[in-house]
Amino acid sequence: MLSDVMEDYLKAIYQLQRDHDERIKTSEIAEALDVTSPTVTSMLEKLEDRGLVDREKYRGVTLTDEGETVALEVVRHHRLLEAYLTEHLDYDWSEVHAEADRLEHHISEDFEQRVADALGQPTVDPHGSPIPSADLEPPDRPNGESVTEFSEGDIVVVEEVADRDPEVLSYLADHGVEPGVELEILEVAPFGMVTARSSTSEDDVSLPEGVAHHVRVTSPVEAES
Amino acid sequence: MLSDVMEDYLKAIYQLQRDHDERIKTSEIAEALDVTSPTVTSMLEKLEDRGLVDREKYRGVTLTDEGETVALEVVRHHRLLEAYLTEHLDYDWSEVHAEADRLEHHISEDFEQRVADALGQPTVDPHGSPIPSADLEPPDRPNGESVTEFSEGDIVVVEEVADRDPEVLSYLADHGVEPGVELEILEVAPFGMVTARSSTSEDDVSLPEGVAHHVRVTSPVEAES
DNA sequence: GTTTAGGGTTAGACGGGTCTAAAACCGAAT
DNA sequence: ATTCGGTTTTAGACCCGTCTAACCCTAAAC
Repeated sequence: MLSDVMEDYLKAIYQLQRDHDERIKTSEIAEALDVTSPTVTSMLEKLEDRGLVDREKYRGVTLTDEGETVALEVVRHHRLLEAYLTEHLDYDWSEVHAEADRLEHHISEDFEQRVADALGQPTVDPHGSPIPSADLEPPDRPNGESVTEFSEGDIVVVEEVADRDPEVLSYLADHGVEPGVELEILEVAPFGMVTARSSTSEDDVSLPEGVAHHVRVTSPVEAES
Repeated sequence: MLSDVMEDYLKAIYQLQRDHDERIKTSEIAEALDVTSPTVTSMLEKLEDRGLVDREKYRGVTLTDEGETVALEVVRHHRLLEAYLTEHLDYDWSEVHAEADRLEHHISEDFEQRVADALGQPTVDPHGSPIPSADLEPPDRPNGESVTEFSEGDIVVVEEVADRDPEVLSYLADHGVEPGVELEILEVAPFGMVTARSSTSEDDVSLPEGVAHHVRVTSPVEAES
């Protein structure tokens, strides 16, 4: 019923919406999907016709409930696949994203369920990102907050590393930045770069702003919220 | 580089070519892909431009070597997926075809290899159909011959059940017609229907011509060829 | 050797998804 | 209040894969 491409747009909007909680601008979507703005505009018209987004001309879009459900379905597929590939097909967490992106639109409900069963109904993927539940109810706010919110001396535990770039992920893994590990914040530079030391690595790691932004952590003291 | 649809055409031509060894007609492809003939004609022009088929106007097409290689790749994907789904995700052999059809165009080389490894480099899929090898060399003639070639009293062993319809496959499984089992031919009706009894079932099975045609068997005496 | 039935091909249209170029709009700065 | 910069949308084009309608070819029948 919906094309792959439409699903991609909805997923992109959903993920942008997670970050900053405002209407999503055409140019952001264009950027995210590597497409020009006129292309986005025309796609948004179609999504609006189908009742999947609320659009206000010149002011961006938000997902309707229906649109969000579709997005959640796609994200669920994506993250289940990521989990399955690392768990059962020996993929490294850094490699998994591209493959899941290819497959996420082409699996049946049946397949989704069997994969979820094989994994024991997991709730997070290998990057620590929450897997939407099978009922596709919008999940609560994401775990933790960006590591950039903390400051020198803080001890935090990594919840999620949401970067997509395999190079970056390999680098992070090499320096002990993975979900579950403890990090001591050594420095937060004014231009946003975070330097830290992982409990599982000797060396310090420096995370330029763009990378640090994708590393979500919690403070171990107030871990239960 | 090649679209999914092009791959589908090449796969269809390949499989039609396996059956009867002549040029493949437009209408056969149209039938196989559930598409009209003009659509096929225009697609064949594109495939010809890309050097994937040899076309003679009004006389059908054959695959070029390059076209055959592409088809083999797709078939390899398809059959590896079928094998993996039954082996590791608890699918029944009757359900597996549709899912593999969806996924076959969207898996990476890497994924293909990991699946093949996980299965121990299998050479046949759950229906007994040969899986093209990783080097994509054209395989030898298929195993066995159609059960319709045999006659009353013959004992044969099922090599391959190449039907795609889940209903038919379930029916066959229920009556003990699966790769590896022995069949006694009870009757071959003039209109092509074959009646047989499986060594693993009490009841007789009758296979209408269309179905029987997809059941390939070997005679156990001359099993090694 | 003509005719003719039937399948194949051309012609032209359409929707999807994309682009570039040009016009329209918003909002901030003067 | 006006202008200006930057973003968004409109306009128009293109390719893909598909369709229907009309035309054409082949091969078999006479």
